[in-house]
Amino acid sequence: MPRIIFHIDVNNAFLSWSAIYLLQHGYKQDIRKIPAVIGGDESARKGIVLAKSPIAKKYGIVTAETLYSARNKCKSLQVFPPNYTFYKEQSKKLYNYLASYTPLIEQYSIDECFLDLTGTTLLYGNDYVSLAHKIKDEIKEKFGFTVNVGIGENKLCAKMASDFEKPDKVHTLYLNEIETKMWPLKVDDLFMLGKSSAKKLNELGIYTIKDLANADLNLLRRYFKSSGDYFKQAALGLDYSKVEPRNSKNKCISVSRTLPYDVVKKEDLLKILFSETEEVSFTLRTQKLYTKTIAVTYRNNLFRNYSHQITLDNETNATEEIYKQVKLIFENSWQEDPIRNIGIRLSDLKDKALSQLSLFEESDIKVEDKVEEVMDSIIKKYGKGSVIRASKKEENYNIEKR
DNA sequence: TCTGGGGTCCTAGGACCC
DNA sequence: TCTGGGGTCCTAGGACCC
Repeated sequence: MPRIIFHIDVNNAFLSWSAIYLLQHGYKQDIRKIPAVIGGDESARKGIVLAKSPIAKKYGIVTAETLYSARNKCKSLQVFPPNYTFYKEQSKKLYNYLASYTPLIEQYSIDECFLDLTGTTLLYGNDYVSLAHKIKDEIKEKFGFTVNVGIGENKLCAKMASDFEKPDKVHTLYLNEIETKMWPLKVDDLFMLGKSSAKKLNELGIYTIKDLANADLNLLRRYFKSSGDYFKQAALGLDYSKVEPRNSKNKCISVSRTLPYDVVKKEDLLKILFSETEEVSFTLRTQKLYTKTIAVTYRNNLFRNYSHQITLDNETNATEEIYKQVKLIFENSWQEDPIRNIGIRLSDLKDKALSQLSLFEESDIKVEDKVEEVMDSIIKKYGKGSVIRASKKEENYNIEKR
């Protein structure tokens, strides 16, 4: 029996949501209707385009380009800062609304969801296009922003379909429509096929998804290894992955920061790493997880990226223990080059810590656990910065502009 | 005033074991 | 002291997503 999958994608999510926020707070213009972008803070060296209005797009402005370059394309461009708190609220509202249609819902990102509606004929009938329109229109009416709905027999097709003409549209991409609707597209329009693979494919004379579907599998494997198999399958519209409700835990927890200026002083970098350790380990404990692999990642002034990691014998969720490793990793790897961005990633996450400790060590850990627990509850109640370890007080570090 | 942040997955290569 | 091969675990780096 064919499956029925919907992919719901908020049109211009950050820009639409900011437009709503601004209108609610007395702003006269709807920024969806002027040349506008949501962009990071240039004075903090985060000046890239996060989202663009349709008019800004007409000027050739693309996501992730620098605001400097975007302004060169459109002199009258207006730039607004992101409002992540509001975005998360909107995202949650949308998710809760969509979840009323089926428990088989997967939140793919802050502004995208997959719904598996297979076998819901008795509930909603079998006119899926009408159902999609109903969902789309209800969202517009209830929340004030528009979405695209893609309908397909698997996630890949639903996702590709929602990417067709925007905004405020419903599209289908059934398997018998692959040749007419998907094959004419360029290879980089295929989901999970990015710039770098597209470039290689073009060099092999493969330009459209049709070319890719007809390409020799052995050739693809030779150049792309296992991705070659994926490309071929995807070009044929095949995908067997399931809609996975996101009660499953994270595979990794990370934090990173671009610094307002390149930092070369080790003490400063360690202070930043400590404050980042507090953040990730707090998240870790909030999710009731323990980490076995700790990584420090950084980028230097020349944009070269580094990552160095260590795998522990026993998983942990204690700030002090994690920081001890972070410090070691950093001190043993850093070449004293100026650092632009620095972060921490915890992976190999487990539900429970193995207790392969001596009794003495274990009682020590328990005391530390209790301390973390109390501190976490205070942070949850009163916010970050409300509690500071006495031993680390002097290390509390704020990145300030020079 | 050039180039964000949080994720997932894959691969090559080295260490180590039998 | 001229040296195989299969398996596992780990690390660093990169591709790709929104």
